[in-house]
Amino acid sequence: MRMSKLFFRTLREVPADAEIASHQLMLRATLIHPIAAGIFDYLPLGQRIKAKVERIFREEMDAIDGQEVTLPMVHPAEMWQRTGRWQAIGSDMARLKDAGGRDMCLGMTHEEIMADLAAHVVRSYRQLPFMLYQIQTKFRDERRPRGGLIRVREFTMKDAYSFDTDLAGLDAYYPRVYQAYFNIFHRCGLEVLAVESDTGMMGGTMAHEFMAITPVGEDTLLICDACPYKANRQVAVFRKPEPMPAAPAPLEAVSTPDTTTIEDLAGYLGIPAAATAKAVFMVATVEGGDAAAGHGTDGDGKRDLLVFAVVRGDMELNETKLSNAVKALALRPAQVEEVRAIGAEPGYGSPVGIRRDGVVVVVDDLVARSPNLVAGANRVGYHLRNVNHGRDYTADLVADIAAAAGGHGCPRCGTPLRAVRGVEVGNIFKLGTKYSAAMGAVFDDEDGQARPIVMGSYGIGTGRLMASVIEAHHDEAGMIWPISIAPFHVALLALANERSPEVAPAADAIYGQLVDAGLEVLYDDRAERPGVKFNDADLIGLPVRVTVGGRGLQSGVVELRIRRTGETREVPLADVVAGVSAACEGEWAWIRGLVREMPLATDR
RNA sequence: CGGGGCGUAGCGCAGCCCGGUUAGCGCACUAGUCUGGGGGACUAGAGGUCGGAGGUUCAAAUCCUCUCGCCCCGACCA
Repeated sequence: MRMSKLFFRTLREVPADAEIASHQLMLRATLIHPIAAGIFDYLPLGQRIKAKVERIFREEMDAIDGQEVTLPMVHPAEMWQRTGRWQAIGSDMARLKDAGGRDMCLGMTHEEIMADLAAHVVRSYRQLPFMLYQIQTKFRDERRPRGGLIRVREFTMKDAYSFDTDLAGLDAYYPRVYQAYFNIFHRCGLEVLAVESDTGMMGGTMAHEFMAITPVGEDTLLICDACPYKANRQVAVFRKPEPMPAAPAPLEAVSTPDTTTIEDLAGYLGIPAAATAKAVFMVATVEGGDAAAGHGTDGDGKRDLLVFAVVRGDMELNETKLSNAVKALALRPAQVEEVRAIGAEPGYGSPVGIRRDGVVVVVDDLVARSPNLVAGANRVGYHLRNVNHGRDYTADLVADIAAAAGGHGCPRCGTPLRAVRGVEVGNIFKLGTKYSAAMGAVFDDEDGQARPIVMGSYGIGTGRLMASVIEAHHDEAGMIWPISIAPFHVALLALANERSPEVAPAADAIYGQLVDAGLEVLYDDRAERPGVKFNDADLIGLPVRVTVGGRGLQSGVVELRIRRTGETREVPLADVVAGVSAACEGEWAWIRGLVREMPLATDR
């Protein structure tokens, strides 16, 4: 490709809207162009990277017996109504009506459509197992896109779905996907951590997230440096300190003016935050007949329930754990009026002496066994000393609902955990039969019995992966593309000018030789000054750079430079193809060195 | 959805508080001259519904109201 013909333009200045490196660099090199919040054009350079990433997707999916399909991105509402997600999903789903007034939506994911497809093709266990995948546009109308391609509304995802006769089949297939995913990321030059993730209300039995570790990540991970334990903060558990045993002391009210936060309270009383109990009020939407609710049902079988959560003062509530503990369909912070309605006082709340109808008190297991805590008195300006679970109040539910944080003890070995930020670049999920059952994807087994297909789903976001690679591989000057997904292999710079008329024909000849050797070459034949060409080459970040200039030609050499290592050397004209090929091979070898066996590890 | 910030040329910004000729600057762009291995210099150009609508005023980029959009923090998130 001659750069004089390439559809692109580099920007010297950083667009004001971009904060993170990948976003800035992609805009500066015109890989992408925004047309609305979280909606981007892919220009030729970006498109070439995307296409290479997707080629790797195809190779790895095919290698684990995947078959590529393409499903629509506009779906009839009926598909989503059958699994209940039409109602369950809020404004994230973009809905529209077709010309006939029928409800439609833009696909956020394709479980329903895949299960429906299977339902129409599969009749017998003899047709199972199989895996289908596609590389398709999704639309999720996020309230808040951010970080360039890290979090967008319209995006391309490779999503795969496996179909097995039983859980054993899924269990056997899942590790193959796990390895294929590592292969994909490693082949893209990206190191990731696989952590077990929340299966939540999806009812699945196992799920992993593949996280690229970067400070710009949206998720927090807790990692043990001494053992293999690592988990998303949503599900991370930790070794809680054993409270000092003490005989319960008499309950005692104490005046604590203007102490609505734990920090204020601990400071005022001169006690550690760990000696206090923190009340957090949430409202959960639950199934009406749920045991945890223990109350009557509404007409629609769902009801809102005030959840009174108590954790130790030095810890945070983990809403995911709480949500799972009360089997909530949804969870949100409570309004002040809702808190007062049960006789509690915001800022001075405690489970002692509140009304217990229509409320579930969930107490962290550590609080339940900690004696003589300071808690609120449900009265402005007062707290209670020596609050003891079992004596002064009783929980409806004692569970682990505290959020793990950096410094907490590893649940396996007790070593302090380290907190890092990560971007979720992929996930894999043992779905089970939720979607197949709803969509009628059943098969006849050996005994002629109809059974739902057991499904797994596996996704990777292409753009987010590209952005994560840039976050991992860039410097002050620009991007540093792994050769496997670089838009071109070689940047060929012709430093031609009127005093060196021999440069242009020499560079033309080298261009032809490199292309004939099977290399992808971006040939900077523009009438630009050397500095512009060098800077653009650094910004775009192709793995190997070849510079042809009047100076070198006088001694019969060109300059060869490796972007990743900075290694630079001169190569005789006659050896250019061999030298560039060897340099590219070195970059490929680096990629191959990243690919390795990643046995499935579980933390449970 | 809550909080904050910003919309002036393709990009980065000044001007707005305190209304008043023809709305400026840098980069990028066009033409020319010089220059010629890390974003060069000079000369001459072109490029604007000042996000939009309404209002106040003799006069609005500037003041008021409404509205749209974008970015950041938080909440949410298959």
